[in-house]
Amino acid sequence: MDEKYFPEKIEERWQKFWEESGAFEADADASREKRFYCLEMLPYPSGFLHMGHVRNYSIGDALSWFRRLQGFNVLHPMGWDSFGQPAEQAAIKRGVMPREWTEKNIEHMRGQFKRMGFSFDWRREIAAHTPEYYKWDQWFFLKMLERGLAYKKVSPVNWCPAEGTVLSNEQSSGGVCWRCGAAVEKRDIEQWFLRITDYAERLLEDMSEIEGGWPERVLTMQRNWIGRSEGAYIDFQVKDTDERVRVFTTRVDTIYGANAVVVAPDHPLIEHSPMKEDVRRFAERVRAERAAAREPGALEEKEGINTGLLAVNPFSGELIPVWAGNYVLTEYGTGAVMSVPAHDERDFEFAQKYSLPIRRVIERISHEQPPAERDPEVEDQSVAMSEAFTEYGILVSSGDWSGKLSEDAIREMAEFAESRGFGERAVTYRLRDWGVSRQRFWGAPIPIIYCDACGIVPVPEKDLPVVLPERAEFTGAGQSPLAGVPEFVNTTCPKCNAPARRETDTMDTFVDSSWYFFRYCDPKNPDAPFDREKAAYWAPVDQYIGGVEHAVMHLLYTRFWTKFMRDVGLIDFDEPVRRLMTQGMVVAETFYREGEEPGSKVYFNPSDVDAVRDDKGRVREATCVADGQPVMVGPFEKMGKSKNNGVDPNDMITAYGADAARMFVLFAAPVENDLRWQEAGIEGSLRFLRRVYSFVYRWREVLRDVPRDVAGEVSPEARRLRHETHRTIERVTNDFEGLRYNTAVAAMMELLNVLAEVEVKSGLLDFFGGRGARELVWPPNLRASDEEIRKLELSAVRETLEALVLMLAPFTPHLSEELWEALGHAGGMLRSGARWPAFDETLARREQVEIAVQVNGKLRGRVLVSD
RNA sequence: GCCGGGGUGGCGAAAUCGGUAGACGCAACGGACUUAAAAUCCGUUGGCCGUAAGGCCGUGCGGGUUCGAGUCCCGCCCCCGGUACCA
Repeated sequence: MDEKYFPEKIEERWQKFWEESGAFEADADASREKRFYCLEMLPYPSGFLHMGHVRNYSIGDALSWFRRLQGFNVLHPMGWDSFGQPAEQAAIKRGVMPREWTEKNIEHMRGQFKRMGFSFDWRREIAAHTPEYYKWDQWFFLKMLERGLAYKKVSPVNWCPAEGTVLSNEQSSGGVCWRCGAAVEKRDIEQWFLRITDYAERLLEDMSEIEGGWPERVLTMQRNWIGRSEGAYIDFQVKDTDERVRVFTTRVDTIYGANAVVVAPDHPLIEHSPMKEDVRRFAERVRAERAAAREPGALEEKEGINTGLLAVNPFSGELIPVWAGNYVLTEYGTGAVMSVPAHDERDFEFAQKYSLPIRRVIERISHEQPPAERDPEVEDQSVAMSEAFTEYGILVSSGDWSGKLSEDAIREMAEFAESRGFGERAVTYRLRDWGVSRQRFWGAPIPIIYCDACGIVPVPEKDLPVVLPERAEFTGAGQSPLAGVPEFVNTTCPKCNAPARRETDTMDTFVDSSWYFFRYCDPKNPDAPFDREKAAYWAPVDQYIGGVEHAVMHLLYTRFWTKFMRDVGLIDFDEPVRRLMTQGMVVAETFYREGEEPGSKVYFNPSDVDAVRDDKGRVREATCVADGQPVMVGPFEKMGKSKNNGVDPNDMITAYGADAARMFVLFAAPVENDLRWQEAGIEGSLRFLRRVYSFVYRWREVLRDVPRDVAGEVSPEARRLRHETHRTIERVTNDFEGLRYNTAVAAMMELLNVLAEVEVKSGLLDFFGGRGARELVWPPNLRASDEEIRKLELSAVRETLEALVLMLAPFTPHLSEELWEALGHAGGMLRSGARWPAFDETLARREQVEIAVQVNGKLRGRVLVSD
């Protein structure tokens, strides 16, 4: 053992040891009931790790170690979300094939992960872009097709007319093509969809199973995303036609106040309008405005046009006009609404603009007087009402329904409509089916063949996987590169053997990540996505850790996929993840210069920038290291490639060691908070580790022969040390359960401070030559009686140091291994059966005294005071 | 607008059950050691008044409950995230 702490040397040594001894390899073992599946969201192999990754995987790694030390059989795997657009862009820009680019990145990042010393079971590594993996994406797709859950329909994509290519939402932000700047158009093409809407109800219901384990805000976001709303369909007969127009409403109770039916501009009913041509022009304009809208949030003014049609209110028999309006969405409900301006803000605004009559049919419930009946024929509240009354209340001017409460009327009127055949109770969702087609090369090919004679033919299971070709032309323009590879496209029909064409769309990468953690349970299985028994042992995931940006899409798709897997009998539970932790982003300063294109920016990596800071740490001036020219200081942004503000963990490892870097990112802030990256604080973590190291170094010889527990009296200092040690164990253990790593670290720092104090006060340090002595050796001339006394003290010191080393292991595994060995345990912590320290209840408890509080001689309460 | 989460020193933060507000760390300042620097160690560090002992104020703002409120209740202000005409 060196006198000084040399992180790199220690880290290299133990990483080698772990690898050779297979320390983190875990297998399903029915005899080990205590098992734990710890999972972090798998990374996209962009090329380099940054501190954001370090944080994410440090959180999970700490928990994995904690559970291992508690005797759990821990599955902690790692893999790559290796399909996706950046690989294709690299191909376009640099001509390097996506697979080559991706695999080079993976190799580099795997090396970085290993240098961080994360305790992954690397035998289980998976990558989405390997045929062994995406074969099962395709297999699942076929299973969904079999069950009618995969289907094809026409749906719009973003289209760049200049390059003749499909763009993602991101690539067409601002309504222009990100490469050539041409105005983006919508184009309708046939695409594959998965019927996630069939699972909407279960996705909502099963939330009760994970409540408490998932952050409330994630559950809320999912609930809103699914957007269940209960109401009724009501059919309005259209005058002089055989058509009925069906509307969806959550407020049937307001139907006597309907002044119009408003349909979406492209509603089929328009066909019957005498003003067909005008309405069409209106629809065309609305579509163009939508496409040009820069921000999705920008609300247009409500506009509409009278179609000239009249509809019959089935409740009142009244004739009301049919309008087309830009605020009615084709995709939601039935694409038609009844307009009740008195009780709906949007309808109110619309009615104001076009001077449509406003009729109030709901009154606030009043206890003083019954609501006044208004004359339905003449009542117009256009002036009286300054805004819509959207609350529930009591019905007025509503025929036989007047006097009823909204709650009751909503139910009863829907039932009435149902019994008379002009409507039904209904539930609608905001959730849309999941479009999985991508007009891209770098994804799992959709296993479908088109035959002129047989139509759409699924690829037979025995022919899976449909393998991506090695090479293709990547121009960034025109059709998908896959469509330009004849060897891929041309095939024969599995049914009739005639020449046929393959589907050239690939799958959304969310498909890959919807079930990958099941594959980890059985990563090499050639015959099934995974073995039932193995998955039953490990899954569901006990703790999942990742960014909140995946709160909706990924986590919803994953829940959907899990339910589907249950339906096909692969597993027997509904929810994939018991506990979810959404960690905050690591953000860092950005530095840039104006680029050549107007508005474009060239970003500099912080390591290439010299920054002059004020005393508050803000950058006052920055210059580029390479050319000495000034650079602009941008805002703090999420670390990543796009802003080039990623801090390379390799630099941190070189300067401070992986252990200090890992501990610092966990100590600096609660894991759910965003973390502003600044290197300054990491020094403090290193200082702490150095102190721990030098304590063990100083005491190691002496402590080897000292038992951990000694009965009998001890000095006040030793008693205090034992008390503090057990109190700390209790605190740290609880903090780990709640992933409160920052306070866990703080508690251990406090314990070390106590130890330092005790060392001085007890005279122990003096015994070895006093404060400042750097190399302490047990004196050979020590008398026996002294030794007895010292053992009493030292047993407490030993217990404290061992507990500290063990509790630090999840943060600083390399250092802990080294110190554990120095304290006389051979063979590595996990092999030698090191266990998380148990706290002694009586030692950990503080004595509490109840004090009566008296005011003017009267007892006013009691207070518990700790010693 | 709606939904969710927040607002505590110069900074990151702590206070898990209503009970000493600011643990732990960073930065800063002072000291020891050193030819010097680094490293290390010791000390000070919410604000105001005071030589001191000590006192007063202090958890976004205004009220309330309570012997006691950062914590509970009511009303506001501000920030962050999600969402966007969902009928």
